[in-house]
Amino acid sequence: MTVPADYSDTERDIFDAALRVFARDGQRGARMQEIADAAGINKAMLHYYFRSKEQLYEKVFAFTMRRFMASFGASLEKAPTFEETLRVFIDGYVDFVRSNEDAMRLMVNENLTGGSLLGEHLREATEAGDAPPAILVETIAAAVEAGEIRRVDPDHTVLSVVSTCLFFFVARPTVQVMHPTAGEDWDAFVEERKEHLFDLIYRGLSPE
Amino acid sequence: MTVPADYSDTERDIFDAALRVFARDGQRGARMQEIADAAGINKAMLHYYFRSKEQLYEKVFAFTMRRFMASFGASLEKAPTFEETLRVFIDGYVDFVRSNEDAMRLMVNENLTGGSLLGEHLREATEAGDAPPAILVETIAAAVEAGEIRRVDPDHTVLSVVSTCLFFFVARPTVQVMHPTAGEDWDAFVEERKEHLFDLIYRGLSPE
DNA sequence: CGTTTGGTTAACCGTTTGGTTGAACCAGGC
DNA sequence: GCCTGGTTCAACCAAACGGTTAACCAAACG
Repeated sequence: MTVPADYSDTERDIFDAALRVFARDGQRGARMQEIADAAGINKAMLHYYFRSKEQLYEKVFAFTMRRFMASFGASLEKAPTFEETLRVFIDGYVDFVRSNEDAMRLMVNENLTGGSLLGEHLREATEAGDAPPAILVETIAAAVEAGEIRRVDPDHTVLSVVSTCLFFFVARPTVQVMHPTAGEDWDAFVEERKEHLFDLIYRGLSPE
Repeated sequence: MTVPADYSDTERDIFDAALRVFARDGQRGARMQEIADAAGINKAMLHYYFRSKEQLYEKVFAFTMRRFMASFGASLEKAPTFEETLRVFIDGYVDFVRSNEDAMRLMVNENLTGGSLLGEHLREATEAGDAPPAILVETIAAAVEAGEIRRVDPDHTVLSVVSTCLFFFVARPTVQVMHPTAGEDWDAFVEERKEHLFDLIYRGLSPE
């Protein structure tokens, strides 16, 4: 499901390869020849299916962003307690990012270059009520009202949760050099991190 | 101090412009002509002073990374209590990143592209004891021993602090679309965020 | 069996890119 | 006045780039 469902095999190959290359090098840095090589096809096929580099990027970006936004909803299960809800969210969200690192890198790259595409797509997703962070915000606001957690600003809190779940993937090369476990067994490190993050955030939110 | 001290005026202009462009577009995406335009000089000057795109990037990256690492030490003042130490660190570190966004974007960009340069420079800085995150790690380890905070893993904790202080700058365009305050008055948002982060993390670390 | 069709390719085209060159410029010393 | 060393620039170059073309091929179709 990293690629639109109605795509042919070749289109899938192109899409996958384009995501990989765009994620690493950005829209400007990416080279059509490299995408073609990564997809194992002739360069002309890229233009046959997607016309131009710009259109290929926009297709990849739009689909990836929709999937990335939807992951908020997919990771959030309404559990009986906020404690359990938070634990499940961190677990699910980190797992999603782990198996979609390129998607995350693409989003970050777009942010670094100014993110002109971000605005419209974000608004579109928000209006569609698709699955923006809004649901997490509401969950936290509800937990505040219920007295399960302190009177925190829900927006800031969501941003903090997302930051901690995402950033160590963004800076993965640095983390792997500095943290021995991360360099040797990344998956084990990710699991360690889930626990650490839940402890830190849940305690950080607990009532006074 | 965003540029080596022994540089001429032209070299400074080039260096500043190169940092800006490399930070936005990465090593591959950046165009020499654009750097020249941004520096207000002829393209030939770039090669006169730095020989090639690669050498220009390496110079900019090496200096920026050293400065970025040093900011850990600069932000960390040994206060009487861990509470105060953490507060001052968050305040200082966030301020540093705010006034060095391009430096941060360059570091992130290098991570996204694999970060082959990161390894050596990180090791070099670590061996020189220059000012790697190690001092923050030790500060937290000491606070654990002193019973000021819970028995947390210092490495994970530092990574969490850095994540929360950095990520909202990385994703600034997204944050500004989603969070009203951030879009209207970024500086006010940053100050809000400092308080939120200190509260969240300090309480998250407090003894049981 | 001829032909149409969707997919595929190598070769090609004009433009942009990183990098070079040689001449001009502009101090300061003689 | 005229060197001289460092600096600046327009013009230039080969390679790499995004994109196009015409020919090719196998399966589908009448």
